Amino acid sequence: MQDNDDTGAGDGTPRPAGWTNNPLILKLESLATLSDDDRAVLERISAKPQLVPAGTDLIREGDKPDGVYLILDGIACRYKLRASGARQIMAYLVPGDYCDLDVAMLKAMDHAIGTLSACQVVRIDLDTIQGLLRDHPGITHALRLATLVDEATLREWLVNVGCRSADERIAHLMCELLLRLRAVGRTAGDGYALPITQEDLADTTGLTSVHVNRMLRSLKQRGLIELSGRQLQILDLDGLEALAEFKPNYLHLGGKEAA
Amino acid sequence: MQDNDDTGAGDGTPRPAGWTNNPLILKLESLATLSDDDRAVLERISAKPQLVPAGTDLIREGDKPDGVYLILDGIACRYKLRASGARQIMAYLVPGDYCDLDVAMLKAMDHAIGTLSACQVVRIDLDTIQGLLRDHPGITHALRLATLVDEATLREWLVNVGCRSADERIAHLMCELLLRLRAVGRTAGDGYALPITQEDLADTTGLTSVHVNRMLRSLKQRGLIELSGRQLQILDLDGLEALAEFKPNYLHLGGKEAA
DNA sequence: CGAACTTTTGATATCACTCAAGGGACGTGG
DNA sequence: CCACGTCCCTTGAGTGATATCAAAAGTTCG
Repeated sequence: MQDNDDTGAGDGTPRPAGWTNNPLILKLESLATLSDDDRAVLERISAKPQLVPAGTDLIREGDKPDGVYLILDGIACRYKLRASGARQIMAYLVPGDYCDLDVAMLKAMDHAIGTLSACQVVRIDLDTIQGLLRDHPGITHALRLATLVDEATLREWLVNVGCRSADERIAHLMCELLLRLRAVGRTAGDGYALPITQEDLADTTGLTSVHVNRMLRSLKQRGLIELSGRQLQILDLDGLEALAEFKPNYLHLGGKEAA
Repeated sequence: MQDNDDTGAGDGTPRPAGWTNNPLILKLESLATLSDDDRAVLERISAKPQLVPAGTDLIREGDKPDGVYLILDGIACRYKLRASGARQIMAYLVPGDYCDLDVAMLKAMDHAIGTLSACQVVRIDLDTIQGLLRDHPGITHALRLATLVDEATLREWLVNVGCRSADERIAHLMCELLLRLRAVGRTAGDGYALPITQEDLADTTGLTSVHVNRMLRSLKQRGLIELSGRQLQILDLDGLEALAEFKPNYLHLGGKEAA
């Protein structure tokens, strides 16, 4: 979908040995160390993704979860709907993210998972997962770490909605996504594709889409960002981070914050 | 601290065999089945609690976690502070709750844990935890389930702050606590001790303490609750649940919602 | 019985919401 | 290629929910 600036491979440039564009591998390697075998297994799992259009539910509230969905491209989300129709988005699933390794322990989903943009998705069935966890301790460890980071991210989102102002919330989200997407090689400098609507952003931050629109304009006017055609460019990362009071410690990135 | 109406044991009444007041055991049994041996181990672990005064940090942000704290009485919380001093409370730890089984996998805490009221707390060191997880699959399974419920609760809190009005947020929290405390035998009918300040409530719900105060008055005036001396009595549970649009599915209580 | 903390209340300010309408951008079908 | 529908973005005006500021009254506890 866009260039991966972290591996520095432009068109025609030969890839270093062991290079991968697989976001799951990149993500897990930002948290832990994988063996060649681990990597091979993960490559095999994500071999045949399926293209899912925007606005599709992968799992609905009340469903019995019967597998894990791994996002390879695009953005999906966890969300809940209120009776009024109000939607709260509780997490973004970006490339390399997956849903609910062991939610199969529970009888029914208490929330839904759906795509915000068109996504490349792999469905991994329970047996495969359990085999993976049984035979690959390195992967298991990395997946557990990733789950802890997901939880920490959820906590940070609560802080975001609970005690930041509208512009700070949006700025914080943008800073977080930059690091998360950079870890999986989906950034270009300080920019990335943000293939979601302002209404999605509103339901994420607990604002209205009208107010999100005004805050985006304000962020642009202050020279912090550029945003058009669903492509975000952060013009002043320091400024944006300062505004959002962004502290990336909760992402627990293992020292791969280069670039 | 107060009577346990679920086991129906008044003063002087003989307890049924196998009766326990241990909140961890009660909590885990609301999610899964434990063996006699499991129960005995858990009783032993929580044998010598320590009394911690209100407003004490158990773990601070930045600390390397080196053990697990189990709450046996009182209310503690996870929280983060902003530079401005604003505090966001991200979870309540009520009796039977513990912090971060496997957060020891991470290098540093990204948030703090502190007491809101005086608490009875047990600190369990890493070795003990690991032994427990190794030798007691039943407990391990129950603890994993409990972790999933913690996560689901966190998501529901995000919904609460993200898209409910002030009175709804408070009502929802009260409904949730009723079920959580009932599961560990800390309720009396539709009432329970709520030993926290209105400011704590404000930092939990993303409101100011002044506004929390007004909303509490409103809930009282509508005949939904009574609250004084840090004792909450829900007068109209159906009404409160309707106001909050409370759906307890996220707590994944295994059919123990009796009373 | 005084000090610190908490709750309560009033007056005012403001941030974000609501309602409403116009203006792209994009795709589809004639 | 144009016409049209749909979805999304943008902007304005007015409203409302919640915050802020300030002070008094109650509570707890040494």
